[in-house]
Amino acid sequence: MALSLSADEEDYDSESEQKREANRPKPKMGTSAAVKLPSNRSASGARRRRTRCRKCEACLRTECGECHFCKDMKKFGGPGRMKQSCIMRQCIAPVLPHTAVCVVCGEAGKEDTLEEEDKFNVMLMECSICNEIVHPNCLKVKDASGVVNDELPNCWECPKCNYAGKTGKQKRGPGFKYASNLPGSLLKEQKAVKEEGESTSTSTAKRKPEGDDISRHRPEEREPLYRHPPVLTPSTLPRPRPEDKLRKKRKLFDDDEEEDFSVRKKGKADESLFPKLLHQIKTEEEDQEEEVDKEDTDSLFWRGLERRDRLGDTEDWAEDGDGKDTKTNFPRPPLKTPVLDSDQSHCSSPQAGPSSEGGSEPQEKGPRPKARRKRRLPNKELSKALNQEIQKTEDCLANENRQPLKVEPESENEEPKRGFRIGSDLGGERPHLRTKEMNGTPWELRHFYPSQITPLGFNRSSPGTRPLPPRSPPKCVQMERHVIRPPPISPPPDRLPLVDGKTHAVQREVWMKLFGHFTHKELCVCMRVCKTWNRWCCDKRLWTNIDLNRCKSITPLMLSGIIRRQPLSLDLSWTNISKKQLSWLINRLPGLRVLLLSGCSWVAVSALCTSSCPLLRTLDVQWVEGLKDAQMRDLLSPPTDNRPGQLDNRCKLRNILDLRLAGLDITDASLRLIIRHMPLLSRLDLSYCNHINDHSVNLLTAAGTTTRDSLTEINLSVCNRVTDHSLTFFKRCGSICHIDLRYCKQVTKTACEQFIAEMSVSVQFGLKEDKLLQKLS
DNA sequence: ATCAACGTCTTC
DNA sequence: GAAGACGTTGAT
Repeated sequence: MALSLSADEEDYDSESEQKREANRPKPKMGTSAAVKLPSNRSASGARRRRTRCRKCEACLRTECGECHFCKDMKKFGGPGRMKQSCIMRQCIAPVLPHTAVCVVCGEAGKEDTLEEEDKFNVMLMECSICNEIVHPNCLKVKDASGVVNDELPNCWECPKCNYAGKTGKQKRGPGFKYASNLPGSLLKEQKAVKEEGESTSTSTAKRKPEGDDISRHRPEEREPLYRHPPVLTPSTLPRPRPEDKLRKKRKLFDDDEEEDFSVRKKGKADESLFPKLLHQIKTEEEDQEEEVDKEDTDSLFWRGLERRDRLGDTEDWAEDGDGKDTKTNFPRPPLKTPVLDSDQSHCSSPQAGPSSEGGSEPQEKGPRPKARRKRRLPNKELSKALNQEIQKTEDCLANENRQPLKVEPESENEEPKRGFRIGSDLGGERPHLRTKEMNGTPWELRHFYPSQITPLGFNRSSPGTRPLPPRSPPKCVQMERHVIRPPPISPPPDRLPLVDGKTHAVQREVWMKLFGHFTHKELCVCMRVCKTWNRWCCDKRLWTNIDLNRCKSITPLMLSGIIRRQPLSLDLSWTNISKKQLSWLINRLPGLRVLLLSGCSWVAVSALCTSSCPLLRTLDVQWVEGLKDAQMRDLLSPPTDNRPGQLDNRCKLRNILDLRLAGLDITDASLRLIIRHMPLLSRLDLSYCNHINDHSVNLLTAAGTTTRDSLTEINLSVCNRVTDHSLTFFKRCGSICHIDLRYCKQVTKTACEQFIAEMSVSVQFGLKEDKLLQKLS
């Protein structure tokens, strides 16, 4: 068996073998490890374990004392067996150990001695494939391209490996402990991908066009490394190809991705921004180019974001910014061709996702500008692997069945704070989407449905016509192939570098204040201006609320975009996020306060059962298909896995203040759990819950319950089993301010008026609408 | 020497 | 596949 291992596997296995030899001189037989043979390690160096950077936000935190790993620690009374870092302290950017030296010259990194420009060649770089740590300058193989991986500091695929055609999937790069050990780790997918390595060759043949296409760029790949590209003109820019995605990958660590909405919006926002300043910093494009040139495979993420218009009116800013004449001056992001435009629409197409992007694009649209090849040149193998993945994605999606859905006319959405939903602009933008739908039902129709039937204050539809939740995409769509690390450590310059070597007079924080007034869409434009702005605009203070509502495909790159922005509020409603994705997200968003998952599948939402989200205050699981009493029990029950040292019997959602359960088939059994496990619950939405009745209200308001005093708002609209009697129960609630009984057939206006009259002794209530009782302040 | 915890292997 | 265990590395 071991003998049949591919060469690809040998590299990987050799790594583990080496480890095993060190750690386990006499490994037990019979395991998978036992059959792996030591292999040719000619290309592999000894791995150096990475260590925490001590500077990132995570490193600066104190141990939470509550997470799985903390509880294991002896200091927290645990057995100390797991020996893992606190989840809240998982280093974002693990660094090479201080003792690491260049295998060529034997010296340590010398980046501190030089200016930014030259740093790269004298800093230690660790190859994620062969693990060799070298100064790029010390390498003899200089005519091949190294691919810098920004996921990790000082990490690249060295020119030797890159030139040799090794692929990232062969590696099990160092410094990935964080992701690989966490629940929902996507790193492990690397293994999976690796194991599929054998098929690469076959898919290579299948993907000949791409291979050929890529080979056309080989000469470019041999260009000297690290050369800055010239500024590109939009017309020269091809649409993203698979290898662009891989280049994208290197962006994951610090310098953020930029969005591509400017393509769709054709300069609407970008024309409006800072023409004068841009003149000054335009020369930074050289530097920025490597950040900005890549076609944005995160576009899906940004497409979702761009819907959110915090200013609500970009034109206002445009006027202030003298934007009318900036068109020619603005260092516009690379505009994409119409073909690319359609590619973007893959956002919600079955081909969505980074793995699939470009998959529908069989050929290069002409030679890629040389400059764009620069220093992160993907190799053929990477492209092949990617294409293979793309193909799988497409295959998976092709097999996905869609169910027909009744379509109703649109009505306005309920939450005014929300911008226009993505659904509103789908039809025009993604004409091809419909043609891609299986079984005749356009995907978006199913997903528009919920918002279209929102007569009341929450997303709702009439009982019995529950919208079908989106299905999770096939696993292959969701597979991350890279590690995402939480907020970027981007020690940004205090001031903006200018062309003449000087810096701009305005300090960073002033810029930040300015950026704070921008919409996410505008921020995305700013990110394309220059590297510095790219960093600044990724500041999580600017992204406290990320709305991907109805963004159909949640792709790995979108996930990484979310993680890096560490939002406090995340709206994933009516998306097809998978359990694994959600779990992965939650585990990396320790500060998340608001999570909106309405219309998602229970399978996805069940990620909450196993993930810790200690600060979550608002949870929206309206219209989650399959979420019933049993599932609520799973959701609300304390962890059952109480091993020694893990004695937390508290509900994972114990801090919820606002719970939205509209449209669920839950009964009093769930309410009892809620009462028991959510002592702080203040707002409860039970609208469209057909099993909710007077007894339910009685439970919620019974003596001894926490909800009796904590509830301030309750929504029972369209709960047809609720009668006038419930109103008498609400009189017991000390804090109740808002009782929504609209469309409750068995609730009369007379009873509401009587309630108001009787309550007037202590609290003044009024009828805001028919059967909508509200405290008058 | 001690502590923290990385990265891999084992177990469930 | 996820979670747990643990030898060893890296920092102090």
